[in-house]
Amino acid sequence: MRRDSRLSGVLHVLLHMAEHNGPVTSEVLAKAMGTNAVVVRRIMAGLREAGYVRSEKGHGGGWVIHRDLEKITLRDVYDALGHPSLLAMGNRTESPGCLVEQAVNAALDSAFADAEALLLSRLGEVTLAQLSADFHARLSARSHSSSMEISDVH
Amino acid sequence: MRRDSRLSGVLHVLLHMAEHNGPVTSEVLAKAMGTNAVVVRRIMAGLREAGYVRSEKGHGGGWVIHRDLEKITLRDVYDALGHPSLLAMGNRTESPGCLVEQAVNAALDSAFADAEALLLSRLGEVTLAQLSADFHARLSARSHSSSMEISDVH
DNA sequence: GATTTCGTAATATTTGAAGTTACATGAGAC
DNA sequence: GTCTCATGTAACTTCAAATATTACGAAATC
Repeated sequence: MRRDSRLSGVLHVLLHMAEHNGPVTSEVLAKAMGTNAVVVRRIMAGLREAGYVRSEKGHGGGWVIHRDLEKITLRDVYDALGHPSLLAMGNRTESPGCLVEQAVNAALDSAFADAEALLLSRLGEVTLAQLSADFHARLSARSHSSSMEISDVH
Repeated sequence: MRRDSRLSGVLHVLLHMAEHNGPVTSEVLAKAMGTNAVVVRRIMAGLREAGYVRSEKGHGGGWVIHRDLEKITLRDVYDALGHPSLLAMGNRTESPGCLVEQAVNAALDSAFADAEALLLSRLGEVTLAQLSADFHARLSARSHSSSMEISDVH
């Protein structure tokens, strides 16, 4: 199974938008993510419906964050993506007649559910504002450090 | 991404083996799982290397559990499968130069790591013996219940 | 009206699990 | 010994879901 990186991607995009005054086009965001503009629009569609961002057409158009960064948690963003499945593993048969498989499913489901709950709760504790603050801390650390740093900010 | 059901599958197979005296062939196990014998051999290969099961060729051959069920946890089985990835989500870029993406990755990685750790710890707490006991409890509950039950034991 | 930018459908590509086929190897049965 | 049963594996196909691309329509600005 290829790993779903939409959450990672959309967060990246949102933080870039937060650094930018005024609308940012899908094309620009796609470049930052190293992907296609259509992919950006697709993953942003859910956020628009949820009211976290707005999109404007035509000249000078693009995407704008439409809510306070402190009011958006990673969990909100995840939900806006349509809460894709978190776990890569699952049961072979969902409602088995076989009692052996029922016992196996019960044990696994319980563990899976707890792990999912923990993950969602963790995501709910982090806001975009915190991510943005972390970014600025990294930026500051880099610019104040010696010239040992190689990689570039973009 | 298709969901990985190897853990579910191999546990199912192990419990069926536990109910059976003497070796069980891949063919029989495959029937119980509704799959192919080669698939069974493939997922069992890791368990054999780990010493949890043994396989015997020729007439009367097949698979046998080779360790006390109380000494095998679901985590052990998971490890024997080669610890496949647990989470369906991941970072878009693993070692990004972009500081924005680094901040995103740091937050997500932390949440992901905790969820994985919890899941592994849960799996480590459950032994095959417990699963087997649960199965027998279900079996007993069914046979003592009224004839409302429809689904079949196999 | 021309250009820019989003909106979205249709299609292709990619990745890894799962399923299948084929054949070699080893262990009993006879 | 050889026949049959069973595992061991490689090679190949199928399948599902994310991702990427192409194409074209709709709205907003110049």
